[in-house]
Amino acid sequence: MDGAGRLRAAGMRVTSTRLAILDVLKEGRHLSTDEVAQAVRERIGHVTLQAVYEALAAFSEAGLLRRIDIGTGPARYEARVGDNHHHLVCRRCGAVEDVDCAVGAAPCLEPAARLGYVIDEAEVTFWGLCGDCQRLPAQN
Amino acid sequence: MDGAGRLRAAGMRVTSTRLAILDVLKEGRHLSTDEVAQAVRERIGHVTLQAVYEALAAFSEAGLLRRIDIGTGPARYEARVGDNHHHLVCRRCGAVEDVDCAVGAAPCLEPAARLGYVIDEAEVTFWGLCGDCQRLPAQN
DNA sequence: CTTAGTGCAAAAGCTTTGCATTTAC
DNA sequence: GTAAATGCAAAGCTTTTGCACTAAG
Repeated sequence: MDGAGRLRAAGMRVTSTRLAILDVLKEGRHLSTDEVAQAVRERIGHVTLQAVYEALAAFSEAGLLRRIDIGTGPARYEARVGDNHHHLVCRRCGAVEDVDCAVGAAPCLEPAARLGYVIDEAEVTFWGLCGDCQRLPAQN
Repeated sequence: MDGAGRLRAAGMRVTSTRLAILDVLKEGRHLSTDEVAQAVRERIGHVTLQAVYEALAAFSEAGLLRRIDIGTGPARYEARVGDNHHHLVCRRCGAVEDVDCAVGAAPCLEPAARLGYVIDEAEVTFWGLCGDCQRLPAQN
């Protein structure tokens, strides 16, 4: 389905801002709100950061996007949804890579159930150093 | 080892503030910086929030504490280190529970290596609703 | 015409930084 | 005495909120 169709299916109005946001995230991966806003401006001119915040929140709530908040720095958004992939983050430069992972969450849901929780998502983040940053001298 | 010994072993000075922080986190789990500061004040009187920030950062870097940053709200700290346990977070009320989990990270390290990364930590966060929040009426 | 979406401005929340002072060693 | 730790104040970054205006349906 195209952008407009996905917006309508989610009960949202079709605006140039929102279409541009979906377009931008179809190409760029793991973009922050600010990065999305900048890329959108390159396409359709002026947009406020707040409008982008609002749209990204609505999209991730509707399942059109996935929000990944790794704690350090701003939250990021990506277009890959529903495939339960994980993320690999470089501690030094903040680069984020996708990791397709075969480990199921099932073994962990038992203690969750024992605690009375109902789980809807398992988020796995691997922390480390990317190739480039491994070669840099240690800095503190 | 007691608090003073652990501080010395990490090459840090033994101050009442830092001892109190370690004590507080030995009892309370998953506390935010502000919660730690408040609990420390109950024990030893005045302490600035900044001093607590500084100490918690130094402790987690030294491996005395573990920092858990789930994205929503402030970062939290806990005393359980080195046992690779995971966390279960309630989307509504923000409650955090520990989950001892048998799933190894090994199957995921292969793609990580292929990307040239060196992993030092795998962080798993389960999102859902706790028992109490499941019973509340849906609110939006 | 109704209300979702946007612009604009302000504030809130969490964290970091700079510098002087104190204190552990 | 020296460097680490603390106090105090200010700013930084990300995000949220309030309200008027615009535009999609």
